[in-house]
Amino acid sequence: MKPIRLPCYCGSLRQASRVVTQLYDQMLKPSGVKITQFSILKLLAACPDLTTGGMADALAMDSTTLTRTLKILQENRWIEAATGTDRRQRCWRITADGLQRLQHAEPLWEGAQKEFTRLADDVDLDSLTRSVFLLVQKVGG
Amino acid sequence: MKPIRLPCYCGSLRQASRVVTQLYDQMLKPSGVKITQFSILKLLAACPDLTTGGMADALAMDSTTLTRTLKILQENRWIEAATGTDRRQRCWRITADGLQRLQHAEPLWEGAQKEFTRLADDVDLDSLTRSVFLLVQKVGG
DNA sequence: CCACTATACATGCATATACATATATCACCA
DNA sequence: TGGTGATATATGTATATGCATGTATAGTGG
Repeated sequence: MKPIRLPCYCGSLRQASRVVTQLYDQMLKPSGVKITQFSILKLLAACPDLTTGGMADALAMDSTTLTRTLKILQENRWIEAATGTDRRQRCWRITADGLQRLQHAEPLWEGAQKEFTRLADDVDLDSLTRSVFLLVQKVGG
Repeated sequence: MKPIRLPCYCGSLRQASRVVTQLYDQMLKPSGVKITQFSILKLLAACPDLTTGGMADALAMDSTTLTRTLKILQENRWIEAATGTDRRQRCWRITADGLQRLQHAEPLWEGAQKEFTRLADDVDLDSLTRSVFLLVQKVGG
């Protein structure tokens, strides 16, 4: 049987999120990072010393979800935490190991982006990403 | 900080999936069903005797994921399984309890749909859902 | 009927998700 | 300065997700 088009906006987005995540995770597999972890590493490489809450806002993730994922990355020694002036905060940085891992994953991610655009060649991706980001801004928070 | 627009198609979809799921789950909360469970109950109410694999295809879910969720619904006595002529298959039906639960959730889901369209009033939702379903068809499988 | 392969579902493991709640720290004010 | 409410993060619990693998049954060629 084929996938059905659900009337539910949420269900439709979840369907798409699942199949697209599977594509990306499969293509990232040789690097040993999953797409969620890749997003975090990439963000930290660009913005060092982001806090847990800052990252949660940027990625539209619940901070309790992010806490668990950061713990995994920390155990892998891909990121490390420092305490800021506000001692409640944890300021995160990517480590040398994490950067190496990210650099290994980067071309695989680009391959996934390319494969995604190939598979979705009859979709207006500019319009789609604009709409999707609007949803994140308007529905989130 | 505000959410950032990610260059990653997958990350963007996951951001949207998260915030929209939170909206729907919050509005469904009085019914005691989550949006994933709601989708399954609604599908089974419309299509009795669907198998695990048939549902997985329809919902674009991995069948091993679906197995766990079906188990929860079965333990709640909202659905029940029968064995078909092919004794490997499990044919699922919604129970009277499940139907009642679904009917309780239905108006809450409609409220979530309405609230979603209100929040996303400057998004072309027809175009968005068309694109999103195309992704499910083209990227999935 | 008997291997052999394919299919349907389940299980082990790891990660992702978030609500309710707990804890530590900060900011402010009396 | 000490109390009080707010904020940043962590933890308990439950569900969601999917890959690798296992098990039972079906189908097929001899």
